Amino acid sequence: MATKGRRQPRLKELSSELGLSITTVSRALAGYSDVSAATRERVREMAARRGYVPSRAGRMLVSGNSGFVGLVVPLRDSHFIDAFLGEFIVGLSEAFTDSGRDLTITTAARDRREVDVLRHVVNGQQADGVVLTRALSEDDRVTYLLDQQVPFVLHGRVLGEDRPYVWFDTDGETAFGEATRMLIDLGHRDFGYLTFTEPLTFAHFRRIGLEGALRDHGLNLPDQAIAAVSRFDEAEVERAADRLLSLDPRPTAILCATDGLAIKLLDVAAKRSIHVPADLSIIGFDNLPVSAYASPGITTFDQSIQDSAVHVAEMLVKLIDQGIDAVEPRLVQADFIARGSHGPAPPARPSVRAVG
Amino acid sequence: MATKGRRQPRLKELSSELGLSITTVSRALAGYSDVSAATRERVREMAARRGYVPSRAGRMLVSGNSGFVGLVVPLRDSHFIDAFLGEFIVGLSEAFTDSGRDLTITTAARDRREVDVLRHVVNGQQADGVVLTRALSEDDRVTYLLDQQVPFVLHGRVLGEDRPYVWFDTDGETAFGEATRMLIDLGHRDFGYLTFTEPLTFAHFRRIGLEGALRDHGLNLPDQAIAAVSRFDEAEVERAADRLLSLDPRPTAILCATDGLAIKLLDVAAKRSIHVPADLSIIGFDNLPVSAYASPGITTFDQSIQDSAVHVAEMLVKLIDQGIDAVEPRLVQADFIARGSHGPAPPARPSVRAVG
DNA sequence: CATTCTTTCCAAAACGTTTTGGAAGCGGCC
DNA sequence: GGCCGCTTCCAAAACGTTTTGGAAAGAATG
Repeated sequence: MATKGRRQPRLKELSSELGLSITTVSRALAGYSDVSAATRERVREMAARRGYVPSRAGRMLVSGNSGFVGLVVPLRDSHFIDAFLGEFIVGLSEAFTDSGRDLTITTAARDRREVDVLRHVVNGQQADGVVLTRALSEDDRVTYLLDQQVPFVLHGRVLGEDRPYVWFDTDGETAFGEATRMLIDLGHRDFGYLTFTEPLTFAHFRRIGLEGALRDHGLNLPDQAIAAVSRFDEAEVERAADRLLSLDPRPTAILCATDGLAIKLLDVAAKRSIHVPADLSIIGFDNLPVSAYASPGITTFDQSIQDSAVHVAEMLVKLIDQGIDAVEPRLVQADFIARGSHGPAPPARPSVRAVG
Repeated sequence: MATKGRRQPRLKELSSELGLSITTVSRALAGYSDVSAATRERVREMAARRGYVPSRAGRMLVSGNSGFVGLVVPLRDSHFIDAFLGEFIVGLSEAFTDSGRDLTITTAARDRREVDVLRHVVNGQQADGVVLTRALSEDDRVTYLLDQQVPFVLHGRVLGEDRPYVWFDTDGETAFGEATRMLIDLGHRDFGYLTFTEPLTFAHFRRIGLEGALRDHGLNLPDQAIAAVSRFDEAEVERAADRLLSLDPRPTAILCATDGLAIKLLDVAAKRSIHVPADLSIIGFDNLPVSAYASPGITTFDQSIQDSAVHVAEMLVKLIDQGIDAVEPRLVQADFIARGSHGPAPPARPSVRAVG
C-alpha cells in the first residue's frame, strides 16, 4: 500500500471548522441566496485557503452525471493512424475542458472488442457521453449506443441506420470527385484506388467520389485497379502497391484513401523507378505532417483534425445538455492541398501487350 | 435536458429481482466464499444478462480510489510537440487499461496554470495518481505533488529536488555527448546548439552532453552559438536559425534539441543555399516520422515514445499499488539513427574576417 | 439433548455531495 | 398580543457501493 497522502479536506471538515452545517457550507459555495453574504465570504475564504475541491464521486452519485466524456480507442493501429488519433485527442480534450468536462480514454485491448469496452464505460456510468472515431459502414457501436440511448457523436458516418444520430464527417466523396475530374482534365484515363479492406466508411465515400466522376466521363475503375489492404499489416501495403504498378495498362493516377497509403505508394514507385508525377500521379487524404516533406510533396486534402475534434466535442456537449433536437449532423468540405505528386498524364505509350 | 436513457441496472434492482439482499449480490459478484456456489451462479448469470457494471461513483466513494489516472496536458504547443503528446497518450492509455485503470485527460487552458489544474484534479479526488510530461528544471508541479504526497511519475527530471520522486527519462546527455564526439572525429570544430528558451530539462541535459564532449577535446561552445527560441513562436525559430547560420565562423555542425527544430533549421539552410550535409551537419532528437522524409533525412536519436509511455504507466501503477520503495527511477539510452543530415566537416575555409 | 461450528445470508453503516422540507429568530403589521 | 413574512440556517434523505458485525439454520460434536 502506498503511504496515504495527506487527506484532502471535505465538506464535513470545513463545516466543523467553521461551526456551520454541511448544508450551509455546500450552499455557500454554490452561491445560493439563503446564506448571508458574510457567511458566504467566510466559507469561501476558508475553502480557498484549504484548497477545497468537491469530490467527484460524491457529486456523481447525487447528480447522476460523471462530468466525464469517454473515448474508446481501438487497438493500436499503424503509425500513421495513431498520428491522427493523437491530434484528435488533444483537440477533444481542449474543447471538453472548456465546457467543464474531462475526457477519459479507455483502450480496447487485443482481447476486448470495442463494443464491449463501450458497454463497460456506459454501464459503469463513468461517462455522460462518448465519442466514436473511425466509423465502419456497419458499426455495432452505433447500434448499441442507440439502443441504450447514450449520447454520442460519431466522427464519420455509418450506412443504413434509420434512427437519427449525431455525426460529423468530412466530405470525401466531393473531394475525390473533384480530384478525379481534375486528373481527367489533365489527360488521365487509367485510374487506380488504394484503400483498406476494413469497411471504413470514409474509404467507401472517397471511392464513391472517384467512381462517380469517372462514370460522368464515360470511364470506369476496373476491379483489378482497386487494391485493398489491412491497416494492420505494413508489408501488405507494399505488395498491394506493387501489384497496382504492375497492371497493364498501368494506372497513370492512383488515389489513396489516406496519406499513409500514399506515402507507401510513393516509396514503392521510387523503388521501381516510376517517376512521380511524370509517370504517375498520386493523391492522398489527411494532410499528414509527413506529406509535406515527402519528395515530391503529396497532393492531398486537409481536414484539420484538431478543428474536427473541437466540433465533435462541442456537438457532444450540446447533445448532452440540450438533447438530440438541438444538434444537427455536419458535413464539412476538405481543403485541396496541391503539391508535387500530381501532374499531367504521361504521353500515351503502348501497353506491354501491344508491344509483345 | 437530454432524454434520460434507459437506466442501467444497479445492485438494488438486481437484488430485488433475485430475491436477495444487496450485500449478497455484491459479495457474489466479488466472489466471496460466504455465498453458496448455486446462488453465486444465479447472481452472475443475471448480472451478465442485464449487463451490470458497478457504478464508478459508488465504488470510488467507499474505496477512496477513483480508478482513474490523470494526465494534465499543457496548453497547445507547436505541431511537432503535439505529435509527441498524441503518441504518448495512446501508449499511456493502453498500459493503464491493462491494469484496469483508465486515463483522464485535462487540459490546462490559456488562463489556468498547469499546477492549478493539477490541484483541481488531485483535490477533487478524480485521480489516484498523475503523469507529468515535459519536465522543467524547476517544476512547481513536482513540488506541489510531493507536498501533497500524491503518487506521480515524471517523464523527465527536475534539478535540485532533494526528496525522492519517481521519474523516467531518456539519456540525452550521453546521446548528444556521443554525437558530438562523432562529429569531432569527422573534423568538426565549430558547433552550434539550437534549443528552447523554456527551461525544459531535456534541453538542458542535451546541452550538457554537447558541451561536455567539446570540453573533453579542448573545444567550447561560444555563447553566440547557442540560439534559444520559444516553442510557441514558429517565426522565431526561423530568425534564430538564420542568426546561427550568419555567425562567423559559421558552425559546421548544429545540434538541435528536437527534430522539430532540426527540420526548421534544414529549411532555413536550404533557403540560404547551405548544403546539408556538405556544408553543415544537423543532428536532432526524437525521431519524428517527418524526420525520415525530410531531405536529407535527419540524423537523430530515437526514444520510442510509446515505449516510454508504457514504462511510465507501469511505474505509476506500481507506485500507487506498492508505494515509492517499490519503484526505481529509470534512465534509458536513446538509439542513434544515422541518416543523411550529418557528414564530414567541410574543408576549412577562411573566415569572412580573414578575407576582409 | 445441549452445545459448538459451518454455512449462508443480511441489516446497517460509511463514503461525500446536493436537495428537500422545515425551523428559529426577527421585524413589521393588524 | 397574535400573525405574517423574511432571513438564515440545518437535519435528513438520497445516490450506489463495500464492509462490518451479526443472525438463522443446519450439521457435527459432546
